[in-house]
Amino acid sequence: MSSFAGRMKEYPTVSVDRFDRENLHARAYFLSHCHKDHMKGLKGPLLKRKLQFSRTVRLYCSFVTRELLLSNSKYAFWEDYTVSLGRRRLLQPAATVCCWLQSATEDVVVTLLPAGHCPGSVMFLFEGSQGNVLYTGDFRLAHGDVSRMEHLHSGSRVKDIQSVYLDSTFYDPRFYQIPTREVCLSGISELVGSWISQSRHHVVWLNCKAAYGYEYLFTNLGEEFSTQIHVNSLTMFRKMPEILSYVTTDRRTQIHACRHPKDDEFLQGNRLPCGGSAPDGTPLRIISIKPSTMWFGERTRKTSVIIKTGSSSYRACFSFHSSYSEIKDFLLYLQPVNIHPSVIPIGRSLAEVTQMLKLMCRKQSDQPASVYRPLGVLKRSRVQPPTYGTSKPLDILYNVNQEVNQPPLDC
DNA sequence: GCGATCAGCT
DNA sequence: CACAGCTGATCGC
Repeated sequence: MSSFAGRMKEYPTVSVDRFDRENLHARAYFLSHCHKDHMKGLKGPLLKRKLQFSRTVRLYCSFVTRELLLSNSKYAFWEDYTVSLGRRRLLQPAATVCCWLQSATEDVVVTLLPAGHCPGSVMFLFEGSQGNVLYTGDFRLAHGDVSRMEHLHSGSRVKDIQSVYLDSTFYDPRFYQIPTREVCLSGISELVGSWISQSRHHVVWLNCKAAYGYEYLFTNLGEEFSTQIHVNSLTMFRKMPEILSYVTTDRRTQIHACRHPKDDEFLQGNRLPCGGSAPDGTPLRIISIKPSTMWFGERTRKTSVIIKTGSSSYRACFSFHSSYSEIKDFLLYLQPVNIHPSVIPIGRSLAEVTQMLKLMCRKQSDQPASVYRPLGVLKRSRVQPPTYGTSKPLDILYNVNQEVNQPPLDC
């Protein structure tokens, strides 16, 4: 859970992912993704009043995050005060008074980069007089992904990053490796396929938590098995055809991700949380699959990404956050001057994490031009457009969607 | 009656 | 295998 207080040292007049307390005075707001622990204060009456009196204060986020936000009635009042950004946007003082530094306004260029955490999730790159600052929000990026992000480069070189505000959820050697998205997905596919192919009464219940981030599972399984996944509601995906085509409120499907407050009891009674049953009265054969984070040490042998936990229940590896080695790869590539953790892993202290992160920072004697690069990344210094394996739906869900979005405003 | 916070649960 | 968020109790305004 994020404990970031909302403000960055370099650009203290903007607030990111926090909207209470001192953040009530911000001149611009940013939301990296639509998870509640990054939305504290966002439905506050004080903030609402401030907006109604201001012509310039706005909330900036991706198109998908804006849609998810507005689909929740508690946040619908943001309709007139939100701006969904393309990949780059110049925040001009005349329009937004984004930054107020040393008695003068200045322009800050904000770039949205895909974060791979949930639909609409982005990282924000702020470029202005106080240096380049990368706020990661929450992210799941694989090894090498950062080296392929065009906007983190200038020509063939990585930009000089002053500070990174980091999703350090798994920044602990204990979480050294987490199987890749592709490996997890194929393990789940295999299990689902082997079950639902047995008969039309064999169904799978995906025991997903109440949060965005499982959608790529639905789209990939839907695609692979030419079906749709039963969910409680479709309204939040109204303007996201690439998700909408793989989910349904029709209970007559073999893959479910529906929920009920007492879904445990339903399962004990061999019923789905939606109450669905076969039309001819034949009892359903249900298995449950619970996506959970699984991790492995640096040298521990990886075991299966699927674990059987009962006669008809399984856990399947799934992570919204980058592993320790993925975070290390990310930081060693960027070599920022400073790193600020936004999460303290369970059982660690702020001092410990800060100390460990210092090892990932650029040495003060190093010039940005002669930054140390670990051997493992030398071979991918060539800048390429972002790609995320071969999984097309993943690309659509986890990139800032430029087609559906406002046209990008390049500066 | 509303919001903030916490325990408990998953 | 520890993320994200719900429900319900309690407290204060």
